[in-house]
Amino acid sequence: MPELPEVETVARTLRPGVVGALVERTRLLRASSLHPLSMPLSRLKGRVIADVGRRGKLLLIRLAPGGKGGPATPDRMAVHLRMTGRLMTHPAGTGPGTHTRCVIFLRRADGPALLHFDDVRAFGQILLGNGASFARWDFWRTLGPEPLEMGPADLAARLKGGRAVKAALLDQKVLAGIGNIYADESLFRAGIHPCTTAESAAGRAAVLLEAIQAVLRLSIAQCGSSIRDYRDANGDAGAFQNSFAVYGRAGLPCIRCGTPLEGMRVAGRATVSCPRCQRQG
DNA sequence: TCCTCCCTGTTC
DNA sequence: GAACAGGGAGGA
Repeated sequence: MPELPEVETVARTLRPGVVGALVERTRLLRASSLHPLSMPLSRLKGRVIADVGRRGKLLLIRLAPGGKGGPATPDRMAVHLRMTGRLMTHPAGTGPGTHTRCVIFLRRADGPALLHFDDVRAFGQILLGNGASFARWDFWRTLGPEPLEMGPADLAARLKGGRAVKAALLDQKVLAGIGNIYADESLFRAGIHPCTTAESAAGRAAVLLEAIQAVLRLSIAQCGSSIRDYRDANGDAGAFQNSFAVYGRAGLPCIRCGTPLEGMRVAGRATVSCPRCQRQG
């Protein structure tokens, strides 16, 4: 499930194959894979891809200046991979797979190529737009800061209320890019129980942010985690799943103290923590 | 602040 | 053939 490290890896691996490429045409195979606020995908035609970046869990494809200009002209495309989305380039002539939702036909210096957006569970979405249209997108407008670029005082100020700290970490308005895996892994590393209230975890914001950043950096260095679906733009799996301390390890011994890890449900998500190493309150 | 829904493949 | 995985929207 692509969270920040996985999307970062996709951006890095996608870049060499698409930057500088001209979009010759597009084909949308599933209408619901286009976000309701999106411009028609056909407006990509004739545009050149300038760069590939990331904001939180969103992959951002930036377009070089061009087109007619004006409010109907896109300058960026956001892709939310959600659980099972994949972006991969393929040789020209490669047919769409069962779960291909969108095909972008590219013209590169070395000839034609395809960019496929595949998504088994069809939760992922593409949003083509520009600065003005993104400003009308609530999710974009309210997206919290990048965890690798924020400071502990900012995190402390954002941890408010009596909800579980894990719920706060999953809230993209608090900080952008953390999902179920990295929430659990960060809380274990920080020694904070997931059910601790956000306001009381605010007192340990420095430790928590350090844990979040360490976990994200370690995962990025290993090209993310592959549970089952995730692959980068080259089709390669990540390796960080081999370093999980708690995620998916309910009932197994804690790597630090040997106590069986506890599985529970927090914020509607499967949650694993160590009852001994992670203190509540 | 919490729950349900969306969606489909995998696992029990 | 049901339970489960889960991010975010929307409703209770």
